[in-house]
Amino acid sequence: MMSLLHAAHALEDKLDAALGRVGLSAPKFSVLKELVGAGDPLSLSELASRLACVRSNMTQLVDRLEADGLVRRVDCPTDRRSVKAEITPEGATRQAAGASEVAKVEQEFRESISAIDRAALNRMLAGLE
Amino acid sequence: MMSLLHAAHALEDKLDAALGRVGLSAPKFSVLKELVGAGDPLSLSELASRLACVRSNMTQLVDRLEADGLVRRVDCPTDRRSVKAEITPEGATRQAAGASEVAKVEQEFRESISAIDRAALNRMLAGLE
DNA sequence: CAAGATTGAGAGTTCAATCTTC
DNA sequence: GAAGATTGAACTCTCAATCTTG
Repeated sequence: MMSLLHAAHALEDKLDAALGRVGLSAPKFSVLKELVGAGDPLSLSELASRLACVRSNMTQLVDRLEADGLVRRVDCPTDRRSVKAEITPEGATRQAAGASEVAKVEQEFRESISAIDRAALNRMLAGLE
Repeated sequence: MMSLLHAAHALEDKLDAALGRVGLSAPKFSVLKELVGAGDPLSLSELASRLACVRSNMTQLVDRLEADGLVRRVDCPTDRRSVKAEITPEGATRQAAGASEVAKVEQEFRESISAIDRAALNRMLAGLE
C-alpha cells in the first residue's frame, strides 16, 4: 500500500513538473481545463463542485488565476449573487500548452505498463471503489 | 493514469481519516513514527532528511507537535547549532494509537486485492522506477 | 431561511533570506 | 564559507463565520 502511495506521489511530482514548465500548477490547470471544456464561463460554485473542493478554495484559486491574467471574473446577469469565471485568450493558450505536457506524461505512463498489468490495474482500482 | 491517481487520493483520504480519529495528521504521525523507531531524539535536519522535506517544513511541523505536547525540543549538547526533537510519553501513546489505525487500513487494502493482482501491482510499481 | 461568494484562521508545503555556530 | 535552524512570503487546501441576494 505504501509503495502504491509512493508511486502515485512520484507521478504527481512528474505532472507538477510538466505543468510547471508552462507556468501552471495542477489546480490552475484543472480550472482552465473545465472552462475550456464547458466553452462558457462557469460560476465559482460550479467549478468548486466539478473539482470536488470547497467554494472558499475556488475563490482564492480564481484570485490567483486572475492575477496571472488567465481568467476573468464576470458578474452573472441572471443571479446577482453569482460570479462567473471566464477564460482569457492567454488562459486558453496556456491550457493547450498544459494539456500537451500532460499528454506526454500520460504517454510515458502507458508505455511503462504491459497490457496484462493494465488489466490488473483496472481490476484493482475498481475493487478499491 | 488518472484513475490511479484518483485511487491513491482516496486511499490517502482514508488514512487521514483514520489518523484523525486519534487526533493526528499524516505528517505528524510520520514524525512520531521516526522518533519511536529511532528510540532517541533526532535533530530537525535528520527528521527533514528522513521524511524527504525541507528543513523549514520540519521547524513548523515540530512547532505544532510541541504545541500538542507530543514532542519536546531539546538542545543538542554536542552541537549548539542543532535542536533535537524528543518524543513525550503522550506522543508515544498517540503514535501507537495511530499505528493501530493505519494497520487497519492496510489490512483492508490487502484484503481488497487478489494475489495475482498484487504481483502485477508490484511489477508495475517497480517499472515506474 | 437557502444559496452565492468572500474572509480569516489554520494545516501543510516550498523557496529565499537570515542568523548563529561550526 | 558551510551547515544548523528559523522566519517570511507564497501556494493549496479546509473549516467556520459573515455578507449579500434569492
